[in-house]
Amino acid sequence: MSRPRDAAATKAALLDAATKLFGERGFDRTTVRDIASLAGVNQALLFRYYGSKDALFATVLATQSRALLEDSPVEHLLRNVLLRMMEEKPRREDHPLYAVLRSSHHDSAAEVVRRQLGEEYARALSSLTDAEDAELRADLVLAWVVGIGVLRSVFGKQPLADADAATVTALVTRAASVLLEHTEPG
Amino acid sequence: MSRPRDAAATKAALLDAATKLFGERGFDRTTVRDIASLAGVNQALLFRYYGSKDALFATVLATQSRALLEDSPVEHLLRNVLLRMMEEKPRREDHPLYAVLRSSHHDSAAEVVRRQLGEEYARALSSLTDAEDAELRADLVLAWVVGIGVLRSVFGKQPLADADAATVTALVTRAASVLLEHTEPG
DNA sequence: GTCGGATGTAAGCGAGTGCTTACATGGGGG
DNA sequence: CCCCCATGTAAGCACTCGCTTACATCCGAC
Repeated sequence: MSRPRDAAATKAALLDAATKLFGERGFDRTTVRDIASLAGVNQALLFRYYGSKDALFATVLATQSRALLEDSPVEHLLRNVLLRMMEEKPRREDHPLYAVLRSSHHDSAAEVVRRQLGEEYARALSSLTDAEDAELRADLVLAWVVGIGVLRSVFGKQPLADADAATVTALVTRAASVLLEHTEPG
Repeated sequence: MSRPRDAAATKAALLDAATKLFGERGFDRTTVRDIASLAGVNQALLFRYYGSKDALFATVLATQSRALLEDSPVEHLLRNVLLRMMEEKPRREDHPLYAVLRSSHHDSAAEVVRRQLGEEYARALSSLTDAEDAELRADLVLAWVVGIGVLRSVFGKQPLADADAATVTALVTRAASVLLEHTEPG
């Protein structure tokens, strides 16, 4: 029943491989030959099905940013994101966030998707406080999450890299609660 | 008195150009031809004076990491680093931190220098608390600084990118003080 | 069956990379 | 003065990159 000639499966295999490799290495250090090789298909098919390396990258980011937020209630967003990040082994570099971080080319659709991703997180976080500068506070909390991810994945910084997930989450949520506090409702 | 043939000046021009370009674009997206061109010298001289692109990059990082910490008293380190970071215009992408961040190749001397940089910051910060997990707390504060820099430079995230420096510094230092507190001495 | 389009493959093009090499040149020491 | 070596230059090598092209092969429609 296996169909060796299956365009949909080929497209999906390419997307999976690209997701993994872009996440691990970033855009520049991932080659189309690597992607095709990991997917087990000829690299010309990448161009048949996605047009260009840029377009494939944009597809990866769009797919991930769409799926990233939809499974966490807002109140526990910070806690859940931190736990997920800390529970993965350090320097496991295929977290969606890292794909975005590692790819610092400023043109193309990637920039847009990157910003949208930030906007989504920040909007969710900013709903947690009624302070006047709620959005700025949300940005700061988002920055903390990003920074923790960077220190763990790019730097492999100890002791953070191998720290206990619950400990880190507790420390961060406690400090962040200073920013994300609700005053008494009117 | 101008000496057109001046090896020291040529070396310095190459180092300056490399510092600027690595900081703006990261390692991979900076070519030796770009560096030599900006320095106004023949690109073969880069290899005569530094041996390789990798070695030049390591020299840039070593020079910067040595100069980065030496002008801030420990108590105001967090505040000063934040202020400096926020007072620069957003997306000014030649901050030393960004050079390090943008260059995610894992071998070579760069990795070592990167870690040393983190260690220095974290050691300074960890002296600010006598909690048992002082180093972990320092890592988290360092992560926050890094994350803020990333959101401002890589993402250009609003409102953080154009936020008031004093406001951000106040918010962050207040929240971070939860982590960097001194209990009463013995 | 067979024909045609969908799917897969092999080869390579042109541009750009880090780095090397063979050569010009100029200025200070003998 | 003149020679020698530090300094600078031009050309190109070997390689990888994204992408294209010309061609094989399979499968469903008729």
